[in-house]
Amino acid sequence: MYIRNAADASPRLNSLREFGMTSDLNPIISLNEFTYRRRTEIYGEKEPADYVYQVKLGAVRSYKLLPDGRRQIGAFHLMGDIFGLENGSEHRFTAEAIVDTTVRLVRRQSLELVAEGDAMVARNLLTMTNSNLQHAEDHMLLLGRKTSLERVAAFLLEMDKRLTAAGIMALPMSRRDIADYLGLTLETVSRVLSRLHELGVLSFIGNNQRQIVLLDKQQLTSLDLQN
Amino acid sequence: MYIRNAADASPRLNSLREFGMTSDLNPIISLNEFTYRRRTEIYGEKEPADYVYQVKLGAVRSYKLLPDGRRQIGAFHLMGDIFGLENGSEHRFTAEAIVDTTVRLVRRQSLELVAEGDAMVARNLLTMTNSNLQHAEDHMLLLGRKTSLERVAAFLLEMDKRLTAAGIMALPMSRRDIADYLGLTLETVSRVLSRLHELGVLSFIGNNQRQIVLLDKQQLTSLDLQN
DNA sequence: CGGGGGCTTGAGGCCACTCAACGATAGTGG
DNA sequence: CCACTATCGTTGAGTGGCCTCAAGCCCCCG
Repeated sequence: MYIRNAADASPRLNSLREFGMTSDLNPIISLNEFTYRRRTEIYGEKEPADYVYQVKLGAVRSYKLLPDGRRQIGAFHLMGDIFGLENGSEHRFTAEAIVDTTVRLVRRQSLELVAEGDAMVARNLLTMTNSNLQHAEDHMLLLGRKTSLERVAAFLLEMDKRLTAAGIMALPMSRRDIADYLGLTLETVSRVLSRLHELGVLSFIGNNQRQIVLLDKQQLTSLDLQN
Repeated sequence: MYIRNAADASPRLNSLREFGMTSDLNPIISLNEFTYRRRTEIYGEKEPADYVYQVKLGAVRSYKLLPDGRRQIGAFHLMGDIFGLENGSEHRFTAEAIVDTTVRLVRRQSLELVAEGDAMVARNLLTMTNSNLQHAEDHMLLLGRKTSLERVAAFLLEMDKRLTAAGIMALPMSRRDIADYLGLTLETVSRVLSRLHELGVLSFIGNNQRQIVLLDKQQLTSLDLQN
C-alpha cells in the first residue's frame, strides 16, 4: 500500500518530540497523520519501507503469511507504539489496522538524515530496535516451549500492562488474532479463556468477550512460568 | 561467568577491523582472545553484559530456560558471528560453547565509546542488531506455524548456507540442540532426518550423524514453504 | 430483519510428545 | 591400552494436547 494523501501540510515539532525522534537542534521533519479503516492494510511485506509509523489511536497487527495462509502475528502495536522501522529498505511484515486507526508518519529517509547528524536520535533508533528484538526473543521462548495455558496467561499479562484502564482491559483484537499471535488456534484460545474464567482468574464485562477484568494477577503470573 | 584471564596483551587493529567495528580514525580498543571448553558457559542470562564476543573458532548456543528446564535456543553462533551485543546492561540469553571455542572479545564500554564519536561504527551496531531482529522474526514464524518437516528443512538450509564446505555440512550441535532450536523434541528431529534420508534428500558421511550432504536442496526448499 | 462475523462448546483425530530399549561412539580413568 | 561410563542417536509403541470439523448462539450492522 502506498500513502495516498500524505499531502496534509504543516510539520509540527511537537509531534516529532512525541515521536522520540528529536532533540533541540534538529531540522524540522515533515510529519503527517493518516487514518486507516479497520481491516485495511497499512503496508505489505516486501514493500519498500518509505515511512515509519506511530499509532496515535487504534491498534495494528504485524504478521507474516505462509503460502497456504497460515499466519504468524509478530506484534500488536497499540497507542504510542512505533512500527514499520526497518533497517533494510523493505518491510518484513504486513501491517494491518485492527480497528479504525490513526497514525503519525515520517519519511524514513528524513529520519535517517536526522540520525546522521544527531547522535541522540541515532541512539533512540538503536534502543527501539533493541526493544523490538527483546520482545521477539521472549516470544520465541513462548512459541517454542510454552503450553497453551502459559501462552494465554503471558498474553493477558502483556496486554494488561499496555491497555488496562480503570481495571478493565479492552482488547481490540479477535480470538483469531490472539491465536495467530500465540501460535494456537482460535478454539484453543477460547477454551483456555473459558477455563481461566471458571477458575476465577478473570471475568468478562457484560456480553462483550473482549472486555476483561483480571481478578487474580498473581495466579496468572504463576501460570505463566516467566522467563 | 566472568572473564578469568583476559590479560593477554597487545590490541590489534587488524582484528578490530575484522570485528566490523572500526573505521580509520578510531582509537585503538583492547581486544583479547579467550578459549572456552565445550559445554562451558560464556555468560549467563541476566549477568552484566560487559563484553561483546566474536566466534573465531568453534560454535556457541544462546538459550533461555524455563524454571522446569524447558529450553529454547534462540540462535547458534558460528565462525565469524558476533554475539552478546545487548543494548541494556544485562544479557538476555545464556551463551555456552557447544564445542571448544575461541572467541575474540571487546569491552562493551569501549565499543559504546567509539560508537559515540564514529557514526560509521554506530551504524554497524544498528545494522547488526537489525539482522538479529530479522532472524528472530523469521524464527517466530517457524516456531509458531511450521510443521516439524518444514522446521527441519529450514534448519538444514540455514546451516547449509553457513557451514557447508566442499559439499559437506559438519554440524557442531547435537539432536537435542537442534530440537531446542526448532521447538521440537530430539526424537522428532531424528525421525524427520531419517525420513529425509529415506527420501534421498540427504545422506550421512560415514558413521558420523553430524556430517551431512544435501543431495536435493531444491526439494528441501519446496519442503520449507519459505516465508 | 436478514446476513455475516465472532465466540463458545463438543466430538473426534492426528501430529508431535513421552517412555523405553538398544546400539554406537566418545570421553575418562586405571 | 582397555574397560567403564556418559553421551548421543535411532527406532518403536502408546499417549495426549492441541487441532479439525461442526453446530449453535449472540451481536452488530447494513
